[in-house]
Amino acid sequence: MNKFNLIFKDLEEKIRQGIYQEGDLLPSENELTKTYDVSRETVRKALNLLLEHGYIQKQQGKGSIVLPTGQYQFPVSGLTSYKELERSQGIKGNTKVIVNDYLSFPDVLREESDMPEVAEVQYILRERLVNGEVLILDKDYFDPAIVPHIPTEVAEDSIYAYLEGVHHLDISYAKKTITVEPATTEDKELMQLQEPFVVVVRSDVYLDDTRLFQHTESRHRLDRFKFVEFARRRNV
Amino acid sequence: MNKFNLIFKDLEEKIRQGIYQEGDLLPSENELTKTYDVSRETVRKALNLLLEHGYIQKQQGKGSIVLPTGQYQFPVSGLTSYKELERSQGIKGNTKVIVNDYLSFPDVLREESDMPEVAEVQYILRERLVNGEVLILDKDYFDPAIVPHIPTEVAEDSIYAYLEGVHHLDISYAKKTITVEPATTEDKELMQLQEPFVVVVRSDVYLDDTRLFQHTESRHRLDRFKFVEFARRRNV
DNA sequence: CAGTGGTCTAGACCACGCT
DNA sequence: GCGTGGTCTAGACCACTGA
Repeated sequence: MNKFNLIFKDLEEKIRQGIYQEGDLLPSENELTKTYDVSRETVRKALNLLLEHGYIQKQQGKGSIVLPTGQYQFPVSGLTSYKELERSQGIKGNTKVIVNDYLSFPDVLREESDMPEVAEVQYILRERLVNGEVLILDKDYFDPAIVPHIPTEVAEDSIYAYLEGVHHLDISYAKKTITVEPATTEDKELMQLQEPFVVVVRSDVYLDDTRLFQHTESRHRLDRFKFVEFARRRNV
Repeated sequence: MNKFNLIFKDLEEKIRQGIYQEGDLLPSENELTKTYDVSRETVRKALNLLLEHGYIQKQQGKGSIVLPTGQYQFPVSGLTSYKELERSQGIKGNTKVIVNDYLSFPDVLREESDMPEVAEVQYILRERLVNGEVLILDKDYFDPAIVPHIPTEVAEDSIYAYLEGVHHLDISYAKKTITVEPATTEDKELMQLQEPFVVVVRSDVYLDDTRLFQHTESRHRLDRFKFVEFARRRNV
C-alpha cells in the first residue's frame, strides 16, 4: 500500500474512534508531515481522500475541521458490493441464490445495458434478506468471455471478493441509474410486495481496461429504500 | 483560475468536441507537460479531475483512454442546482414560485434536517415545469441568520448564482438522501399525479465554514425520475 | 528496451485567518 | 506577523505495457 493511503486509513480510524472529534481541527499539514515523516504533498493526498469521503472540511488559514459522520455510514453511493455494505454498516443479512445459470443474450441487456451482444451470459438471481424480509432482488449478468464461472457458493458470499481476490480482475468503475418502475409478478412473489412499484438500480460495471464485464439490476422494496450521498460542489 | 483547472476545462472541451474521441489515448503526461508548459504533477491534477468525472480511464504503461460520454450528461448526482442542470443538459424549463415567505421553524426540519432550531426560516416553494408539465416540486428552507433575503425574481432564476455571485457565500457540500414516499394532497394537486408515490430528494447544504444554511426537499414525479451516477471503486 | 503512468520529495510562493 | 492551507515546480525512482 502507498503512503498516502496508509495515512488516510490511519486518520480515518482515528476519526471513527473519536480521537479526533466533530468540530476538532486535525493537526496541521506541517505537523502531519513530521508525524508520518513524509512530504507535504503526500499528506495532502491523504487529506484529499478524507475530504472526498466527507470526513473533513478544509479552510484556508484555519485548518482541517472534522465533520459529523452521522449514524448512517457511507457509501450507499459509489461502487460497493452488498456484502461490503453489510460489513461496513454492521447489517446482518442473508443472501439466497435463486437462479445460477447460463442464458442466451437476454433482451434486457440490449435495452438497458451497453454490453456487447455475446452468445450467452451467466445469470444469477439472488434474494437479499434482512430480519427475515426480502428487501432486494439482485439480477446479475456476467460476460463469460471475461468472467470465469461463478459457483453458487461464491454467489452466496461475495462475488467481488472472488473476482478480485482469486481471479485478479481489476474492477474499476460503473455507470448507474436509479428509477422507479412498476413491480413485476416476480417482484411481487419474491418480495411479498404491498406496493405496485419497486426502485430499480441498474449498473454497468467495467474493468480497469475499460471492458464491460457485468450488468446488475437491483430491485428494492420502495418502503425500505434509502439512498444516501455526500456531495461536494464543483465549479460548473 | 489555477492551472490544473484550466487544463481540465481545456481537455474536457476537446473531448466534448470530439477532438479526442472514445477509445483514443490522450497525449501522454510528458507531452501535456510540454503542451501546457507546466510540471507533471499539475498535469496529473487535471487528469484526476477528468478521471473523477468519468471522462477518462488511466492504465499504467499505456495511457489515458477516453471513455464514451453517453447522451445524458452528468451530474444528476452531486451538488448542482436545477438551473445549472438545465443549462448543462440543454433542457428548456420553467420555474414558477408558488410561495416565498417566512415561517416559524417547521416540524419537517426537526425531523428531516440537522438545521439548528431558529425562530423562523425563509420558505420558498417552486414548481419546475418542462414542456408544460410540472415534474418537480422544490421546497427550500433558508436560515435567515446566514442567508440574506431571497427575492422572488431570484427564486425564479438561480438562487445559487445569487448567493455565490452577489453575496459571496461559499457553498461547499451537501448530505443528500433519496427515498420514495406517499404523495401528499399538495403533490397530487400541483403535479397532477397519476401515481400515489413521489421520489423525495432531501439535502442539507453547507457552506465552506461548515455552517448549515439550507434544507431542500425536492419532490419528483416518479414516472419521470431518473438519477444517473458515475462511480469509481475504492479500496474498502 | 523505451515509453507510459504511480508515487514521493524538498522547496518555493501565494492567499487567507487570526491575534 | 505567523501559521494555516492552495498551488506549482523539477527531479527522482518504481511498475507496467508493448514492441
